[in-house]
Amino acid sequence: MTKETPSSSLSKNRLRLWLKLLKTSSSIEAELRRRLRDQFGSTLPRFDVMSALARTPEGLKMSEISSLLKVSNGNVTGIVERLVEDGHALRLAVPGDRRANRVKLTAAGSKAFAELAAEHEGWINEMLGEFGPEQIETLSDLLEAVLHPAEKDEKSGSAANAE
Amino acid sequence: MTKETPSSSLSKNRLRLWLKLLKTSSSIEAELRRRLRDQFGSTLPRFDVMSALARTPEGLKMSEISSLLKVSNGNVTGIVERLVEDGHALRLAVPGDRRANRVKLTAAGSKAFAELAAEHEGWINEMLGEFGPEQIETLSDLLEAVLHPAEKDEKSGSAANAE
DNA sequence: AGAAAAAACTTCAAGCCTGAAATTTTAAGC
DNA sequence: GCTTAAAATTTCAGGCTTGAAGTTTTTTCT
Repeated sequence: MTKETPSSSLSKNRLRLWLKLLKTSSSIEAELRRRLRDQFGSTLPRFDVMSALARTPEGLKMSEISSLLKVSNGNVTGIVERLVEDGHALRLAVPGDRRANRVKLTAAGSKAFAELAAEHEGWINEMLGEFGPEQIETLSDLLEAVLHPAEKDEKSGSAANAE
Repeated sequence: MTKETPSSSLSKNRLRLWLKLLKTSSSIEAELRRRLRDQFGSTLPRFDVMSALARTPEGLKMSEISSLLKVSNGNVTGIVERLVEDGHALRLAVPGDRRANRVKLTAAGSKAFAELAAEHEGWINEMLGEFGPEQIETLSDLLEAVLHPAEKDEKSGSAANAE
């Protein structure tokens, strides 16, 4: 029955861990944004939407995009709007439901995305170039544990609240 | 002299790793934003600025805040503006330099931040509750390797481009 | 069928964020 | 001392993001 001790050094170390996780993720993200902007005049959100659309050639409804990407509906409206302006996407009527739209990449959009995606993968490989298969697995498993914590084991109190 | 093979499965796995890292970080961040908003009517950027100010009771110049937090000057202008409106911060003239401002937390701001910070640490501990000292260290070291890659060893090609 | 609820979107206000272009003030070079 | 460069900020346009509120269309339930 070891109660949590929020100000223990374990607690502080978890906080530091979170800060490092955030910093790592943010720095890669910033670099990706920079390159998308400088080399392609594009953005990460646009890339994400195009990526979702590229995986589904028949197109996606607005609401499908927002639930896949876990962003708000209103947000998708704006991003798709700009994608359409750029000629990278188009909206089709959904037969039998006049509320909905099916959004698809245009040929130009598909082509542009293919180039972007290839570069993107290269960038990531460059940034994570040090990581071999074992490290990838270890890191991936640890992140998975953060994302989906296993059931709390009430019995085995870790007894690790070293001050 | 093993050249990078961008489309190898190692490359794809690095890409998946990045996606998972991003997802993990984003989901924690989203949860923090939600709680800051719902429980305190505040935001992460405000919290970050207050956190920087709390560590420096004598105050910080605008440019010091932006370089500490790695955000643009213009961005800090707006955040501090709102902090001042809320009575959480105030701006002082810097003697001898009429260009600069020294930003400080008010007493109310310090008090508010102390409460926020305590809650914040508790939230992180809750979200990373599974992680013991060894896991924290392992994860931290791996993230450190992403953040600050060691010198590329030209000699020992990892030969790990398993397709 | 007619009313009410739900679904698919869009619009909007507010805040965050950036890079570029001012502004004001200080420091440097001649 | 004067001119120029540098520094500290602010302003601005453009884009992202959310949650709330509003619109239109479809479904559900009597």
